[in-house]
Amino acid sequence: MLDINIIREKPEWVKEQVARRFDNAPIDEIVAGDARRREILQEVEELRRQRNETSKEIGVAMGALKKREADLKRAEAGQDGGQPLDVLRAEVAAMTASAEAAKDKPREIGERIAQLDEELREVEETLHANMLWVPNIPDPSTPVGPDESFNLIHEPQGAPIPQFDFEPKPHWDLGPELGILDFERGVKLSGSRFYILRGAGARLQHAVIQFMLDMHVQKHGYEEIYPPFIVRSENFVTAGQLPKFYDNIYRDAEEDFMLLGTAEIALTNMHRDELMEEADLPIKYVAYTPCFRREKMSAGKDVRGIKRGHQFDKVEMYRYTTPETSFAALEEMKQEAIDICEALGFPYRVLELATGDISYASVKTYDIEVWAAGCGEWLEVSSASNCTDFQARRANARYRPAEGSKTRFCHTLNASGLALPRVMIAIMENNQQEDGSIVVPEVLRPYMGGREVIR
RNA sequence: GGAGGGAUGGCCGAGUGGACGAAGGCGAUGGUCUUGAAAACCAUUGUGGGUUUAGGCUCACCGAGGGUUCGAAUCCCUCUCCCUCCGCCA
Repeated sequence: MLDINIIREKPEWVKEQVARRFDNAPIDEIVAGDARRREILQEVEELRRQRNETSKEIGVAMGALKKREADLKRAEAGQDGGQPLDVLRAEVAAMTASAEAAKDKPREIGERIAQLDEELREVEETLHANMLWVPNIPDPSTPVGPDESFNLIHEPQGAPIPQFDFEPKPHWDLGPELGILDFERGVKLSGSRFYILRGAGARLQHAVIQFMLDMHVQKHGYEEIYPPFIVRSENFVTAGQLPKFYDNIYRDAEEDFMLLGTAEIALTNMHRDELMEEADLPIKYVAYTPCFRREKMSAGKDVRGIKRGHQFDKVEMYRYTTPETSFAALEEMKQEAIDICEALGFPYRVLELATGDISYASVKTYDIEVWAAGCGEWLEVSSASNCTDFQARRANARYRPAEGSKTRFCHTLNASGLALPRVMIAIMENNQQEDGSIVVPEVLRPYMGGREVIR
């Protein structure tokens, strides 16, 4: 969500920014809706003020009336108030009549308020719906271009591209041959694009998860979070997945539950509607979760192997920062993802995503790709984004600055650290030997009972 | 799943449909006092929207959303969450 004030004050500039993303968010409608909203608001609030005023007067009159009625009652019971009964009766009758008459005006005002409220509700609903479709403003450093072909690709780093004196196999051959990957039975359970890791394969993935969590917790200073994997749809709106990606989410048919597509959704909502102190920031979370994505994947693309499925595991880093520190945090998080690649001995490269390729909530995104020797591809293992205050505004996650009292929205960032299937592919394919066995990266051996080779 | 009880400011906790943005307490901040501190005393102490050159004015918010009413923290309905009891269950 953008700040409505920016759109109100600089609509043309916002339109340019949206155009840089090759998006077509309805800025003109928003400007018109916002103006109409304030128009109605002023009118309706003036009416409310009038009604409050007269209601208070009625309140005072009713109070006096009640007293008089009490006097009358006492007098009728013979407890004598010193006034003749008929005078009292007439007075009470007159006061009742005038109080009743006084109700006409506020009642009339109330009807007009109800009308205006209805219109206001409609205007705000439309305005809000339109606002949800406006993407974040890209950072000036983000390369401009409509799609991934405009991404800025940096030189490969890390380990050299492995060379073999035999023909390296893709993981979809290596895995089944070693008995650590079972495609047939995965399909038997859940259909195409599902697989079963077994034996050393399951152990290996577990080892990678534990290794990554340990590094992020112990070296990078994150707090580990284990969130629910199914959450209410409002969490998806906050994180920016909804309304845009409704079709890609696995949903519960009976209740308002959705399966996480990424831990980012849960982590974005942890501090929803919270007011934090500046001293609390930065908050750094790391979470391991499975991720579920109902992707309408084209037949024939990425079908082989475990590169892309409807369920995969991921370790995700997440930060809440001040606005001043979010870009430095983005660089750190990119480096933290790289640290994992380095430790696992991967050749990797960094990409700066183009405006047309970064996610909706992001102003700047780095992708990290590792080389997989068997299928001969660079595979995306991490995506690190600065979402500035976009998600925080939707989440209403604010903090109180140490200096000055005006509350501000936090900035939020996310970075995979890393996505498991592609890491598994790289380990299997890059570390394979001629006999089809796989050398376990050294840093993982302590997590696998010292095992050095899977054969 | 069934039956009850609850949700009020940073926290605790009052609140017969009319003066309630909300008593009281705690906490926090500023001040008086003090060599300093504590105590005591005094004062201040929510968020968001609209409007305004400014000071200000105004509207909304008592779990959420509807309703009744001239007027709702208070009455009615729906929902969410928490607690107690019963049932079911890895």
